[in-house]
Amino acid sequence: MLTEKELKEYSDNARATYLPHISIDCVVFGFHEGMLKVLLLNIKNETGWYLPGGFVLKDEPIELSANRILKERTGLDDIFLQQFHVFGDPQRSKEHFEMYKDMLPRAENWFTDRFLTIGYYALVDFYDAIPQPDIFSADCVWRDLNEVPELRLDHTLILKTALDTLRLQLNYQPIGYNLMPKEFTMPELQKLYETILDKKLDRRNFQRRMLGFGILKRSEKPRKGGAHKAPYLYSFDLENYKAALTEGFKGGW
Amino acid sequence: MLTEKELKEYSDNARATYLPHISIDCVVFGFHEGMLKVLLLNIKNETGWYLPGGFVLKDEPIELSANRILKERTGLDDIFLQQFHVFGDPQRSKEHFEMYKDMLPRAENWFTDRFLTIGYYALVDFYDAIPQPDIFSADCVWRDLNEVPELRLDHTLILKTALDTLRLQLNYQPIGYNLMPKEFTMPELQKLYETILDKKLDRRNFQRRMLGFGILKRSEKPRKGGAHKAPYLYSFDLENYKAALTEGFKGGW
DNA sequence: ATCAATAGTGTATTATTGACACAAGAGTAA
DNA sequence: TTACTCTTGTGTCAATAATACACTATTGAT
Repeated sequence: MLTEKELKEYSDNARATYLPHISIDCVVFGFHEGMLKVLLLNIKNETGWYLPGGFVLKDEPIELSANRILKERTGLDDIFLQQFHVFGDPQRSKEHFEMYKDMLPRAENWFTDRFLTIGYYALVDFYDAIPQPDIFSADCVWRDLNEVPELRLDHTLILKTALDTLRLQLNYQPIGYNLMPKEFTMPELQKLYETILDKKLDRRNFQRRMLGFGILKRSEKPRKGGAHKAPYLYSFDLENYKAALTEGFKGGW
Repeated sequence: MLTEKELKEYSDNARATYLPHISIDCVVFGFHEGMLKVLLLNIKNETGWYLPGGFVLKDEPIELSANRILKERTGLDDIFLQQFHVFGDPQRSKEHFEMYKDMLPRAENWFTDRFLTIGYYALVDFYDAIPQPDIFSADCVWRDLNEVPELRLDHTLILKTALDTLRLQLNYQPIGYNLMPKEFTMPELQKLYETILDKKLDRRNFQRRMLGFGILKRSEKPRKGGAHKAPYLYSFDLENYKAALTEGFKGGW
């Protein structure tokens, strides 16, 4: 929660800088040790967690806004971003309204305005991203999808909608490519699919089908060091991947 | 194009009534005589065509805005509406900016503001909708998809994006149900699928698959009056349809 | 009565999916 | 060094779904 002074300063600056009534919230997915992770923030002197978000500069394309916001949170450029929904319930920021309404008159107060928020999901390589809190937040951390608490505002809904979208777009967007590191094993990739789809897949059939798409290159060297049989390492054949996606991968999971 | 007086009146009223910088544009699809149709408007004293659109009341959920706008254009309540994309290029209304910038100072001039527009596609029963121009437009008409001219602003892009979305959602949204009249023949339904997918389908396999989904009820009486063998009439079994959609129809087209 | 156009139905072939079992490699512990 | 356990890699068979294709039936027009 902001102090009165911070609120005043932020509001004045925001009104001069950003489009009013419009915000962007990002669901940033990463994949680590077989788990889907989401980037969450908590605000100083507030309980509860938020998705990272921000506003649109008065003359900025919204795709750039989303990129800018995420660059600040992750240090990454050129993030894979996909717009998925606008949340437009007039009551969606009620919590902020209650929290800030007595600190500043409505006309000046940025946080008692109504905001439509544009939801983006982002896919990043977990190892490349370095979570960084913004000026108002104490922490910016990866949270396991299964351990995400109830979020503030409507951010739980936003997260859920992002996940549903991810599931539906699994055959049409380069989701594996953007979430996996450069090299990975087949079981790791399968884990990602299982996590997103929330169901078990048959190991052998998964491998057959994945290889059938012709989008994977097998590396010469297997992964070393594991306690068991060394799995092969794969990487995506980006050209084939993109070509295949324009058609969409046939069949469901 | 508005006169200076109209522009002034409209701007003053709009600023008092609507959220600034946000608009809604609707791609309204209908299906008639084997053709996909789109609802288009042309503005008095302007050449070129627009998609129907409008703005969001200051305290109105955006889904209601879209419904309200379409009720005015079609006379229909409870339209099937699906949000599909936000168009946020700062230059997207450049044409309006040029057209209106000298008529009123920017601070007052509603039509030289930047607008993010939320795209909705709507599916309506062609026979139920009665196209009605708004106060600024001379005509509101159905246009065959193949005969849509280049549209004003970025509306050609919006239409194209809506079509792509329709194609992708064919197995996940009740698209046939909302576009077809209560009763229809199998060849008519096939035509709809062929139009949306932009490819020919095999008559026999289409019928087998459609019936296999278990979402159609065959009426006792065939369609009378045709110049050839009378086809059976079908209607959707809404309950089964909805149940099937939660899973998505298996397989692609 | 014949023709042309459209609608309804069935079957054989092929491709895809799903279920399942065994062999191979890598560390571990006797 | 050997046996054991865990994990990965691969093959096969049966069921299912997709595809290609041909014939029959009905209607209005001539």
